[in-house]
Amino acid sequence: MSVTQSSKAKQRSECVFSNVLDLFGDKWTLLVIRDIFFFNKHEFKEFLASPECIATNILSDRLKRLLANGVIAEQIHPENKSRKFYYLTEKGKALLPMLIAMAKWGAIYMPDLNEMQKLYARLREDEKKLLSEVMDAIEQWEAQNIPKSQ
Amino acid sequence: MSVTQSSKAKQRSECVFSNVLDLFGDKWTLLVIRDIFFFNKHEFKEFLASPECIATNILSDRLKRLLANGVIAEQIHPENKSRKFYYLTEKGKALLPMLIAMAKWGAIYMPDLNEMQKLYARLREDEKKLLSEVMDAIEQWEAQNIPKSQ
DNA sequence: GAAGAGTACTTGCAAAATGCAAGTGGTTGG
DNA sequence: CCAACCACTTGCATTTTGCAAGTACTCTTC
Repeated sequence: MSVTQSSKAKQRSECVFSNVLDLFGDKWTLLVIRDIFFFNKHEFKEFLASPECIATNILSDRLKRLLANGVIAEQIHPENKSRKFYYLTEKGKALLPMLIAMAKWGAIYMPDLNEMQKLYARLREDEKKLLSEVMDAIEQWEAQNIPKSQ
Repeated sequence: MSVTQSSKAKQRSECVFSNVLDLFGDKWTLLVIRDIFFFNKHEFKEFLASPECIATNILSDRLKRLLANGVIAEQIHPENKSRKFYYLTEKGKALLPMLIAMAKWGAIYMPDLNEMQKLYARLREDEKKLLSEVMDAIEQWEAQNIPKSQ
């Protein structure tokens, strides 16, 4: 039990923003969510391979928190018991608009557009289409990997 | 010079999300932004009075970072040189959709709806109207308090 | 014009979170 | 059975936070 802050340990106030930040207000949590949404990553080692180089203990902690809060779910890899899949629950999938809003702001106001040009272009071109394409990709992965997607 | 992370000190990667999180990925920064948008707060002591009880050193640091990154601007209080106004720049005002997305998610998935019911109601009722009302309030404050709003 | 209150901070120190390197225990392929 | 892989855990140094106290400046009141 090393989850930095358990499910609803201490909330700083009853404000939505403060509560959302209690869950996602750090430099790593949303990067994991990004990896699932936009890079179709689902395993521990895949998250580790992201360019930000998250440490294994931090990743482990964040996955636990997200699991404990029902944002993601896990499943043993069907082909290998020592591997796991992590995937978004409905609660987690509902975060996409937030990520899109972040990306839109960043695309305009952050100086460095080198990476992710494709995302920006798709964002500018047709946001709703991007949104549905990302969700389609997620659901397609689920159909192939999660036995009974409830 | 105690700003935790200067303007573009070290970026973890060239990903938008990672860059946005380098700026806003903590438990306090967006609460200051929330206070300006939704509670019409503009002074140090007003931010301190929020229910989350931010410490003075943290607040001071966050204001510096936001200033350094052009998200907010400051101005000496016209009636008292020892007071300051902090207000959103265009860059800062553009954060509203992100906050709205956070609030929408929280309104649905966070268990504690006690506070901020009004915001949720307005969000459900007519999001665009809420958005423009918040922006109107901000601009009205500026018209009254910022001499030449450029 | 000195005293007191208010404002926006800074400082110092303890506690917590993070970053890094190394290790652990189970699983699988050969 | 052994080496490689995988998802972690552990230990420890560094960084960030939280808290209490202090400081410098301004304005108000006598």
